[in-house]
Amino acid sequence: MEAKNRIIFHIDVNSAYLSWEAVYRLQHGDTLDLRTIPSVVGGDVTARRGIVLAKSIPTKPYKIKTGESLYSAKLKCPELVVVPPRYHLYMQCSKALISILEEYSPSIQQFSIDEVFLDFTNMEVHWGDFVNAAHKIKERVKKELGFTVNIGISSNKLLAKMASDLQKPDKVHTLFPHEIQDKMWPLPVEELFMVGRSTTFKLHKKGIFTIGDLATTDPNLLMQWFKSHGRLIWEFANGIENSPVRQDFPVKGIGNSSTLPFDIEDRKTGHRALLSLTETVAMRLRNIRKSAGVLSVFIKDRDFESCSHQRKLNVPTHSTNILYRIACQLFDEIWQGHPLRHLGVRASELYSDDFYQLSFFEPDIERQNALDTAVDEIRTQYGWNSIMRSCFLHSGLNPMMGGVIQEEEYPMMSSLL
DNA sequence: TCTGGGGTCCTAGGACCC
DNA sequence: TCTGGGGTCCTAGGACCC
Repeated sequence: MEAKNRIIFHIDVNSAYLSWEAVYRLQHGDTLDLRTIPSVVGGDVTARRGIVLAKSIPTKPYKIKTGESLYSAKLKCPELVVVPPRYHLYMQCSKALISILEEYSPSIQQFSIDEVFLDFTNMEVHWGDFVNAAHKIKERVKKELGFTVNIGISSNKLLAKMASDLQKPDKVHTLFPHEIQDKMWPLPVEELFMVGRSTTFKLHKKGIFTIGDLATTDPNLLMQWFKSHGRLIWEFANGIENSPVRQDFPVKGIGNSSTLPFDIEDRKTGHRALLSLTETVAMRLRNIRKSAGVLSVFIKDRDFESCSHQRKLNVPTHSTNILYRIACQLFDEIWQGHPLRHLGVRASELYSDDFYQLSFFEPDIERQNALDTAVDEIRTQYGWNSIMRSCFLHSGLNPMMGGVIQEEEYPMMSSLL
C-alpha cells in the first residue's frame, strides 16, 4: 500500500553528543554552555582513543572534523575544550526523544542514536498542518529536554534527511520534489547521502562537483563507473527513494571491537582480549535470542594494517565458550605476530533461537547453555563485573570490552534507509 | 600520547558442482 | 584438449552511514 503523497519527517539532534553533554552540565550546576564555545566530545587520549566524537557549532571556522584526532583538532584550535563521552547519558537522551516523538505518529523509525524518521502521513487531522506540527515538536523537545533538533520534511526519507541537514541548528526545513533544483542541486556533491570520500574523489575527477551535476549525469555512465552504487546516488541526487518508515528491521549482526590500551604482543594476551570481546557479543546474542552462523575476527596492527578472517559455523551458537574457541582459531590463523592495537569479534548470519540444534560434536551444549544463562542472570542482577573470569585479574584488560547493552538492539541504518 | 566503535551492503574471486 | 559455462556458496575487502 504505497501511499502516493506521504509526509515524512526526519528529526536530527543538533551536535547530539555535544548538546546532550552541554544540557547535562547545565542541569548539574555548570554555568558554561559547551554549545556556545569551540568544544568537542572526545575519546580518551591516554587509552589511544583520542578522536573527535562530536563538535560544537563554534568549531566551524577551525574546520574540525568528526573522527579526526584530538591532537590535530587542538593544533587547529588551541583553546578547544575537550570533554569525555558519557554513552549512558546519550542513550537516555535518545530514548527521551523517541518517547516524545511516539506521541505524534505510530510509525517512527530510529535510524541512529540521534536520528529518527517519523511518518506524518494522515496525521494532520490530529496535529494540524505539517510545518506547524514540526515546529511544535521541535519546541517541545527544546522546552522539555533542553536540546535542539532540526526537522526535515518531504515526501520520502531521503529528501527529509537531506532537508534536516540544510541549515542548523534549531530549524524546520521542507525539501519537496519541486524544491530539489533550488535547495539541493547547488550543494557540493559530498553532502549527498551515500556519497563518501572515495566516491567524491572519483566524481571530482570526472568533473562532477555539485549534486545537480550528479543528477544530470547519464545514469548509465554512473553505473559503468560505480556499478549499482552509481545508480543509487543518481537516484538520490534526483530525489528518488521510496522505502517505508519501519521499525521492525531484523538485526543482521552483532559485534564488538576495541582499541586496546597497549599493544598486544603475545598470543595468550590476544586470546584473553578475544574472550573479553566474545563475552559481550555472546551475551548480546542471547539477549535477543539469536545464534550466530558466522563468526569473524578483525585485527589491526601498530601500523594500522588490518585484516579479517571469518568462518561459517557447522552449527549456529550463542555459547560464549564455543564462540571464544572459534575466535581463537581464527585469530591464530591470521595473526602474523605483529604487535596489535585493535581487535574485533563479530557474529553474523543470525538465526532465531526458538530451537537449537544438538550437534554430535558438541555433546556439552546443554551444560554450556545452563552456565551462560546463570552468568547472564548474575550479571543482570548484580552488575557486569559481579562475575568475571580470573584470567582478567591484573591483566590490564576490561573483562567485558565494548557493548553498551540495551533492552532492545535497534538495527542500524542501511543504504536503503 | 595522531588516527573510535557500532553497523549495513556490495563486489570479486575461488571452490565446487552439474 | 588450448581449456564450456552457469549456478551457488564462501571469504576478504572496501565503501558507506552515524
